Amino acid sequence: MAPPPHAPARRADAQRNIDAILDAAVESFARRPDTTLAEIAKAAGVGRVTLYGHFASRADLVDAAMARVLEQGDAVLGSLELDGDPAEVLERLITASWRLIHQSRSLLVAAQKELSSARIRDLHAGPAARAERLLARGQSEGVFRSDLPTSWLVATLHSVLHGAADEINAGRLKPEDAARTVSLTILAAFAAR
Amino acid sequence: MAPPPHAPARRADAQRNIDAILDAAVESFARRPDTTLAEIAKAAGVGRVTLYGHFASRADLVDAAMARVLEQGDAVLGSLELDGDPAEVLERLITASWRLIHQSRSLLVAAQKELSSARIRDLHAGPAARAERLLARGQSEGVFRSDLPTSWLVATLHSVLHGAADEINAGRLKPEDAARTVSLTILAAFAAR
DNA sequence: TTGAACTCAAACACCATTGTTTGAGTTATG
DNA sequence: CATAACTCAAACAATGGTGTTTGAGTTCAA
Repeated sequence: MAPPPHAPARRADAQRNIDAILDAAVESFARRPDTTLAEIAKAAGVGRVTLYGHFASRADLVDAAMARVLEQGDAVLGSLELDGDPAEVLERLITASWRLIHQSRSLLVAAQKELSSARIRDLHAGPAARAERLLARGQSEGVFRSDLPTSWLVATLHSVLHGAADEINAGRLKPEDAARTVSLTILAAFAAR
Repeated sequence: MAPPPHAPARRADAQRNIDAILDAAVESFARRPDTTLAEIAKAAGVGRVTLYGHFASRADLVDAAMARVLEQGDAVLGSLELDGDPAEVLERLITASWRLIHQSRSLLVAAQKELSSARIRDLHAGPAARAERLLARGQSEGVFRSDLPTSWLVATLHSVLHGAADEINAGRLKPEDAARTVSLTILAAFAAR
């Protein structure tokens, strides 16, 4: 939602509403992937017409919400120190990113319905590349196993993180145990023999 | 779809159509969790009205399709020899059940939208109990790690199997490699230190 | 062979959601 | 303060799916 260069400046109240809508969208989608735009507008304290004034369609809004979440996520991951023992770094990466995934996995479901898979891949490019780089380095340093492709390790990390979110929703896993549990599982699965 | 006791016998053509509808439903949902009933009827070579004649609502059909798939799955799992080294048994269980999961994971998505989570849990009870028993035995025999709850191991197995299906869909994993890849990952993750 | 069970296409009512229009009111900004 | 930007409720059209009814035809089963 950065203003395009040389565009007429947006008014402050409009920008505030756009932010409120995006916040509400992220929160509403987190609860239910098939939320209606009416609900989002209401949650944002804004009329439905105003929402359509800023986002031309449902897909547009999903795209913008997704972009915002992934942008924030990438910022969090970017603040991590990626040098040092890959196993330790991975543990920190899991801890840092797990809550992010927990909060936005329903948004991903909505995105899968509304956006092309190419678009979703593009939106994920930043965070995915960070994880992939770390795992590949761990493999080349002999810390992580090399009998499985790096892409599979990325996928496994992804799956287990999402699985942890499901377990919390099912009441079988305490949120404060999640990062530790995932780490114990993933580190054992990835360790070189 | 077993005829209730003392009900007037169902005619053979009706039973054939019911089977065709269920087959088509399983197959259609596998492609798209939000398939329409019209598509399913068409795929079954049957009129939409006929479908409604046998299944009162969309939820009814999803429930029946889900029950059929899980019943078949439970039968497959039931034919496995569950005694012996837990690690070897787990490997066989993964191989036996993975294609099943691959084929019906979109159906599960449909079920999550249409059925209560309690109902879904009940439908899964059979297969889930088999996996849980095996994992618990492995833990008590010291073959599998005991620093994580059995329910988490079940969840992890579930997540990774579904992740493999996603990887195949994304073209990054060859179907014939799936069972082996999942086994290598899971056995490392579950092994006692 | 006869009646009940079953099938079907067509047409229907229904409902929720998306996206648009209008026209009057409000608020930021120069 | 004047103007353009913005907001809003209400009402609208369009869409697409669900579930029902009808009435005529077909197929099973005794």
